[in-house]
Amino acid sequence: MDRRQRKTREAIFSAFIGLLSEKEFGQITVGEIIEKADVGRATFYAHFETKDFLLKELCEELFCHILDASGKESCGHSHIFACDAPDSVFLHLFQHLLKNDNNILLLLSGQNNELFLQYFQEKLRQLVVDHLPQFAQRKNRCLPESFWIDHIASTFVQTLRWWLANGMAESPQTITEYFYMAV
Amino acid sequence: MDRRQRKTREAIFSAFIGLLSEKEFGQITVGEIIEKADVGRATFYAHFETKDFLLKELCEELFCHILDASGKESCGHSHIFACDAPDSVFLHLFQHLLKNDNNILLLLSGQNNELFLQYFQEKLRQLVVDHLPQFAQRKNRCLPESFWIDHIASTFVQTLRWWLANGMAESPQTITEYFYMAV
DNA sequence: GAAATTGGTGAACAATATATTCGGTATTAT
DNA sequence: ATAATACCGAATATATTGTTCACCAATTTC
Repeated sequence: MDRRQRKTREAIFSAFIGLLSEKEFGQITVGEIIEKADVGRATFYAHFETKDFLLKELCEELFCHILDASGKESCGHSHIFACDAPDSVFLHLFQHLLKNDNNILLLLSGQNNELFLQYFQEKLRQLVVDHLPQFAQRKNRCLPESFWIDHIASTFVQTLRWWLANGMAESPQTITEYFYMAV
Repeated sequence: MDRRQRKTREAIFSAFIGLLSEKEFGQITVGEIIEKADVGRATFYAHFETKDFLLKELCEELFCHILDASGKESCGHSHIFACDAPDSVFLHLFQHLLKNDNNILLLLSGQNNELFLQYFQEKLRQLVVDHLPQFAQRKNRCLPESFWIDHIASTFVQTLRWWLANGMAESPQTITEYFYMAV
């Protein structure tokens, strides 16, 4: 990809993230984005069909990055469930989030948090499927598998939501324990 | 309230619900709403400051109705937890939803479902607080109370989401059991 | 039932936002 | 060097929002 393209794309993403942490998605205009990114109007539309597509591509980039990083490491080990399993994917996820690459925390806890958390939950579902053996408990035998998978993804996001809302006072280890206790 | 006001308000709500089940909230214009409701432009703005306020008032009306109906009945009994408790508030909720007053199911399962489910979860939180004694389990002793409350509300909405996505094939009793098992 | 109050109409309007076009310029790759 | 590509920026058509105002109709009050 052309260096100019990369720089433009990055400038737009960066400006967009800045705006998303200031105001609601619906209130952000293309005019503001291109002004902050300092690119021409036509250039914006050459990269993104609409503002919604920009959001979608941003989500893909953010979450694919974080999920790939945490997901590929400790996969398929088929562990027995344990609160303090040192190689828990979910512990990795919480730790990775804390590092705040790409200002992801700004987005997940800002005004548009639900937008991103919802998207995150969708992406998370696949990760849960890959690591299902970790959750070999009694109660999931009585429940449909799809229900069980949704529940784990949902509980993870809810735990994250709570963590963020409370200023991330707890350590990733503690939050992971909370998560495993709730699920 | 004047009958004219009631009729106008009802016409706008009804048109809005119809549109919400067809297309995304962001794509709906005031022009479409007033055309479908067959009211003047000035009339719309006399009733609702903006499209967002219209949404907010619709949510209030829908969820206050359904939560009041289910909530006030079996409150403060301080039951021991039981999957098949005949007077569970949550069973009442699932049953009430199934009746589909005001086409609430159309909204909760349509394109804008996340919008409403999110709002529902907020409202639900208070109901959970009122009925917390029902959930006297071992594990909630180890977890912060606010975490626990969020988790119950979140799990209820997730259960509802799953039920809707699977065509509501299960009975309210079965779904309530799923919910109690997951939480 | 007449008068006063309130609500609705519809068209016009300014302000703002979207998405496209196009000739010209700068950068990159070969 | 040259061809291809990306960016610029201003102009433009179109669409949406939210307000105003004079006029008409329904409702309430006495």
